[in-house]
Amino acid sequence: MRPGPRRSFTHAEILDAAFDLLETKGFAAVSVRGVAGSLGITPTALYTYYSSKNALLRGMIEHLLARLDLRAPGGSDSVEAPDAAAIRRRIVTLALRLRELLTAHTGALGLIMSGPLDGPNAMRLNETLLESFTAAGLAVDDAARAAYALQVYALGSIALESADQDADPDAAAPTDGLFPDASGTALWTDLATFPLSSRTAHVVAQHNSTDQFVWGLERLLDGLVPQP
Amino acid sequence: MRPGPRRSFTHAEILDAAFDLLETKGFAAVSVRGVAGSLGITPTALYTYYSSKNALLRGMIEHLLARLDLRAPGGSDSVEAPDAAAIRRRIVTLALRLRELLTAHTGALGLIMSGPLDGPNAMRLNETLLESFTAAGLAVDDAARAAYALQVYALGSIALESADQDADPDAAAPTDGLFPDASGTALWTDLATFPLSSRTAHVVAQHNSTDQFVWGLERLLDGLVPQP
DNA sequence: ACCTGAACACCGTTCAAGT
DNA sequence: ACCTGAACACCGTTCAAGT
Repeated sequence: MRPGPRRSFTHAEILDAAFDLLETKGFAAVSVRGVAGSLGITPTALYTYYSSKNALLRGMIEHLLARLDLRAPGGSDSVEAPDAAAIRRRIVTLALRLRELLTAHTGALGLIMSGPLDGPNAMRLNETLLESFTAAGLAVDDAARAAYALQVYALGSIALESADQDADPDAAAPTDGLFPDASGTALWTDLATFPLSSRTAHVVAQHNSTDQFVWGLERLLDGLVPQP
Repeated sequence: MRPGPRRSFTHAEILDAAFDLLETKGFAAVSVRGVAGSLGITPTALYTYYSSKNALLRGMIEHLLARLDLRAPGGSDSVEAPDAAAIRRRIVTLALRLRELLTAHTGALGLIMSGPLDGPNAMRLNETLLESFTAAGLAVDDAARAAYALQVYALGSIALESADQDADPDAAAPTDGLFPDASGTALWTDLATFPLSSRTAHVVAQHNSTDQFVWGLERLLDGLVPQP
């Protein structure tokens, strides 16, 4: 085909197309060629909008975080000075919403890993967490560390969950001695070698659940927010 | 070249070659073709040892975790019943060693994301954490959740740090309005919109530090291990 | 300014064929 | 059993050229 008439896309249209690909065909399908193809343009034309694939991926994170509801849960009756329980509830709700948002899209975690979370919407989230932690009584520097720790926990949780879900048929291989001469100390025999791990296998099986996420989150908050 | 005489490699030799590539040329260089090439064989020959690239990556994680020192720090004088402080010190040391191990190798985080941590050496780590948490007085089910939460925190921390380090020249793009028509609610102006984030910018600048890692880890442990 | 077409230097994986 | 060579269906990115 020849150049034809000039077409033009907004960044939002391009990102929408990218998310369509992400949801229907997975993270691997979100390629420069793939996104360009679904828009009906050539891969090189996409470089007019995003200077690299990484820039496109970072745009997608922002697009996703723009949809994160940062409002406090429940009360349309906005209390001026919410109590400690309400603040805590807000943080937990925020973390759960972030988790939902990122686990709803297959491979969204791959987006997070593509670069730092420093876009405007990532900062909106950070600012909201800072507000909550200072409202909970933390000094501003401690609130910053707490907000970071909370994001670390939330993203780490999503990362491990998605890694677990990517279990492939090759999973059987490691059980029959992957490193016959690796270190000598690590001789894999069977589950009996790890008594505690076997006894808690039923707990491990639920690691991916929301309950496990909330449990750890609550313990982290126990440590972060000083108890009265 | 013709087939030539039969060459044979151990899994350890292949993984060593893969880690050489990882350290000298980065995660992208750890390709089936790349690893095979550094061994002097054809890409297809590598499929004799590992049935997929993912299986190779999972082998690398295990290779790495085999080098994780799980021993309690300090005491050659092994006390029979260590006190709470010693147990806590051991967990922190373990987390720091894990962090060192994974941050020492560029792109090691990419390995973690390639599949579930269910190899023998990953289980060795899990078992050690379970021992520590039960020794700290936790019921076995809670110990399992605690061990998982701790790994979530450690890996999440490493993930965010490596994402921050991958900052590229495209980072300037998002600051001048990436989504002019995305949602309408997210209008990016300047840092003044996020007063708390600006006030804590100096703390954020140290997010990558070991201090930040330990601070959050200590808070998590505050919540995980019941205080006397 | 926006787009095309061709090209460069790569990927993971499969398959028939050799020894 | 272990390996090669060719092939398939892809990648991200660059560049000269068109309108």
